[in-house]
Amino acid sequence: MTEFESDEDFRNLTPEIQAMMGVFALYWKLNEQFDLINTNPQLTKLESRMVLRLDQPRRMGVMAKLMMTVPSAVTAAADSLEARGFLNRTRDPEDRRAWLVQLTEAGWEHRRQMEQLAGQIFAASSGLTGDETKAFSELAGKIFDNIMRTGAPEGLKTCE
Amino acid sequence: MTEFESDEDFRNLTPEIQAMMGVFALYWKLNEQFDLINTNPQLTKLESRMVLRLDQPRRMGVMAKLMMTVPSAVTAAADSLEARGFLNRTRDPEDRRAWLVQLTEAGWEHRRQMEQLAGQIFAASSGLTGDETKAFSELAGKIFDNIMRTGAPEGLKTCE
DNA sequence: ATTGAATGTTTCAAAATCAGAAGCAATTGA
DNA sequence: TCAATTGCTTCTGATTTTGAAACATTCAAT
Repeated sequence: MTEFESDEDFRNLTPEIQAMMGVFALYWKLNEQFDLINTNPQLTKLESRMVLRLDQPRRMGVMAKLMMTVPSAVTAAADSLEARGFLNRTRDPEDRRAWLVQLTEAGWEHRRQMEQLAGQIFAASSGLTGDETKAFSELAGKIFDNIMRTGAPEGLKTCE
Repeated sequence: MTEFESDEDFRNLTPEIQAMMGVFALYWKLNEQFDLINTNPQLTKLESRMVLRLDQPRRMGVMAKLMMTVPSAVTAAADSLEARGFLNRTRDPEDRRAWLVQLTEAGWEHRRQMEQLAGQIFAASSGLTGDETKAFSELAGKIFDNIMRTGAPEGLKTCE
């Protein structure tokens, strides 16, 4: 038992708040770990997540939605990754207003490394067993889908 | 089905990355929702989390550890909450270098409201059923404990 | 008691991040 | 061909976060 009084500490909190605390903690831990492995090509958190998200070519606007951020932030991240030679932009032939962004070979190489490390990072950060990880990722997948479906500031109307 | 191609979209990703994506998405969604309900006393995200964490008096340093941030950030948050009359500081009798921070009655009242809303926010954001929420929060609790136990930039040494 | 090192917190200023408004280019529909 | 819309970018100001130095208290060793 460390300096941190872990167990009785959590008991006062409702399940939902426990879940939130866990999510907050894991969020920071994952970001921290990604920062550690990204010392070589020094990527920001957003850029790292963008690389992970580029398992296929995507439009800038779709990226913004997936990453839950503003288009201008995606522009900045893409600029930086493009300057490093990790991705390139081409006009979307279906709608030439839109940019289609995709990884270069160097980008793929980096993504493969990240993907491989991601498993280890998650395991180390979460401390879950294989089965627990599987259960957790299924629930996380549901949550992700729900958030993408319900979108931005909606969804709390039921609380008024 | 909305504009977002949710299902086949997720299948390319490993379970761990799926889990991460879910965590990232939930993190933002929760923050966003907390911002929405905190329009009245305009609290920052950190201040909101601090209120939730103050189910009992705690030292500043412990707060920093629990909230995974730097002591100076906790100082700022506590200053703001103190100015609003939500908490007060007293010297810790066990070690008079340390401040013991705790909610005032007004702080408790606000915390009760937040706690009540948190359940609704989590349900709306996650879209999980009651059972799923319970399972998720148990796993999240384990993760939180693990992160507190393993601490900051350790834990990835196994990857080198 | 007194000194020096360590610890808990605060202050302050620099740095990173983020959001939003305005602008540009391509598309759509009349 | 014109106005309205959409997708992205630029730019700027605001908010957040971070880190180094400072300050007060404690602790350990004399």
